[in-house]
Amino acid sequence: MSQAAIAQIFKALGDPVRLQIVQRLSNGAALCLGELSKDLGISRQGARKQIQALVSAKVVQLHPTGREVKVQLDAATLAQSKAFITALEAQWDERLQALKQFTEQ
Amino acid sequence: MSQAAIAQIFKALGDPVRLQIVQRLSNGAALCLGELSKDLGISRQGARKQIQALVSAKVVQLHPTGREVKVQLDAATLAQSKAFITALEAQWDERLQALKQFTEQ
DNA sequence: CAAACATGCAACCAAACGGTTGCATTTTTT
DNA sequence: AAAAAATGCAACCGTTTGGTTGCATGTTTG
Repeated sequence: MSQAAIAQIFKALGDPVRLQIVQRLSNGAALCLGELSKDLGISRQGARKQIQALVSAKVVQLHPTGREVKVQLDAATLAQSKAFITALEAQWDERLQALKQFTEQ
Repeated sequence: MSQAAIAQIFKALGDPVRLQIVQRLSNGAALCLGELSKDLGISRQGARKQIQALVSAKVVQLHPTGREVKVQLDAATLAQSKAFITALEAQWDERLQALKQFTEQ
């Protein structure tokens, strides 16, 4: 996992509209583009652009079926972003631990 | 934790330069602005802007001491972003579980 | 076949972003 | 007191972003 790829995932999650889309997808079944575009306060094409950003970051996958396109969360990508933060925290804790040992000497 | 605040955290992490800064801070002790600005491939003032973005998102805290300013990771904010992803995954898994039960009937 | 539906494509626009340069200010060091 | 170090502030600039509108295309449904 390159630094750039991780950054792209976070960037994709770093917008209220896209975050709402992701949350809605985690709540229930895979939704098609039209359904997902509702209640976001922006136009269908506007929503489509945001969804495309999620696709580019692989946060979400598209599955065209007939005249509609289903949108599905990519659990693996979410897991990677979580793993990144976990790794940061691990280094952080390690350092705090070392600092504690040093001050206790 | 508002949706907007979470989005701001992810947005702050969604840039290669800022991600590198965060990583460097997790590796070792708190660094001052000047040190942090080195080896990023951009000017000091450019780096300063990126650090300010991290401050606004509360990913990082500033501690002025004399003529220099120390930069420190905010572990609590990182924990919140991780918690958000964990919650997403939980809902996701719950749904998969429900789906499995349904198909097994 | 015609109407309705779900989507795609492209041009356009204001605002935000990522970066620069130049200069002023405060704190150390010598 | 003078030089050096660390930072702040502000203007500027090209590119990206987040959104719009208008219209074309493929797919169901009646």
